Amino acid sequence: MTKTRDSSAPASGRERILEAAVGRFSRQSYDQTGLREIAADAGVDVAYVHRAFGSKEQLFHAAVKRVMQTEKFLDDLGTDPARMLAAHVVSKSKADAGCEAGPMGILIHSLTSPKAAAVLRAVVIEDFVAPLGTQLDANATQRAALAAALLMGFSILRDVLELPVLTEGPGGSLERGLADALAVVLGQTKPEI
Amino acid sequence: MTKTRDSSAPASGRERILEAAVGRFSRQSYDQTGLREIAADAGVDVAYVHRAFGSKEQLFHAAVKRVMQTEKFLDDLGTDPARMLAAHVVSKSKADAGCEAGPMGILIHSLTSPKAAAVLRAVVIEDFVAPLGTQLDANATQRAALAAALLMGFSILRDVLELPVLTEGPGGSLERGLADALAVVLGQTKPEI
DNA sequence: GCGAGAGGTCAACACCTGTTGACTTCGGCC
DNA sequence: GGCCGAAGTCAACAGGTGTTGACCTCTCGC
Repeated sequence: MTKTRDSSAPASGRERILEAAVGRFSRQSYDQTGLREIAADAGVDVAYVHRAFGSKEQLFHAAVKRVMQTEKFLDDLGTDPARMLAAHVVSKSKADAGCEAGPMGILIHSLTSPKAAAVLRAVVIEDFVAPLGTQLDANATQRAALAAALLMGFSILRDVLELPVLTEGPGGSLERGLADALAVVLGQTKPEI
Repeated sequence: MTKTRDSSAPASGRERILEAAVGRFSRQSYDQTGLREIAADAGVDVAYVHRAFGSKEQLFHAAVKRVMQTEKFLDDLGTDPARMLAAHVVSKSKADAGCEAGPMGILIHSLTSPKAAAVLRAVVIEDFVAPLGTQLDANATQRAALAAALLMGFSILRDVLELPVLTEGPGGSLERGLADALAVVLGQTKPEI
């Protein structure tokens, strides 16, 4: 199998738990996900999950950190950030069948639980809005926040609520529309409309 | 007190439960909200909540329907839909201290719970995307969906994650930025940028 | 007056949750 | 060989959940 790590390493229990947690938290909410599910996915007893990570909240924190360090799609935005971001979100959310849903998945699914939101708020600010802001001009953080809003809303409507308009058909016009909106929000040169 | 109904009517128990449910579900998620909280808010025993509405899921459905029929901000979008929508979302989410958070509140807080999402998906399509689409031109539903995405993401970042950029300061430039982006998404005449 | 039924309460059930303490098993070090 | 700690398991606790059946209480129609 092509694991994300060394193919030879048998993936220690703690590591399997972390991977299982990332998978679950990317698809379900914090509240909705039970430690027993994660333990079962990892082929481990519940008690060991708790023993290895301290608490559910700490496990969630570790999972979020893992995803964020795995995917840093803000590193290479190139000359056309809007198009890059749009392309990334669109392509990423297409891989719903598999396992990895990217940072957006684990983010949008646990927005509502207060304990999870405490972690997520910090992550969104530190690992998304702030670094995106540094790549832009004046009013940077506000524009970055609006861009984040658009991307997050898009992800939610497509992956959580599964609006047919956003799930079916060739993503061409959809991606272009998203990119145009992002361009405006980010203050790039306006699209020709 | 200025209740939403007749000021003289003492608000029957069932009605108080419904109002309490709207309040709770607008601030917390479906999973996170217990029937005992709602019962306490309404000054009623838990058993009666269940007896009056059948189940938690049916109560949630009733609450969502109530909010949607109360607020139909899609009726009068006028000649500048983008600005109207932006103004509505911005002004509505400012009234967080009180009680009513509008449709967005009850929508974004329970996205993650499957039972709640079943109700919400139908509502978003029927009561938001579809009617908004009828007021637009070609590619209508797709544009409406993108607009919904922007508004929803904005609401989440502001009210759930409480990004400082979106909560503080005079809403002027913020609202203008949101309106510009909406204008592009909706296919109105482009802003002068 | 009196039965009936709506409006409402009480206590409990069955289930699921995160969490914990005691126990076992296994590999490496002296 | 024997110890020791890490890795892992087992069973159970304490608390919270939605839900249910039996019960009370008041008002209205006859």
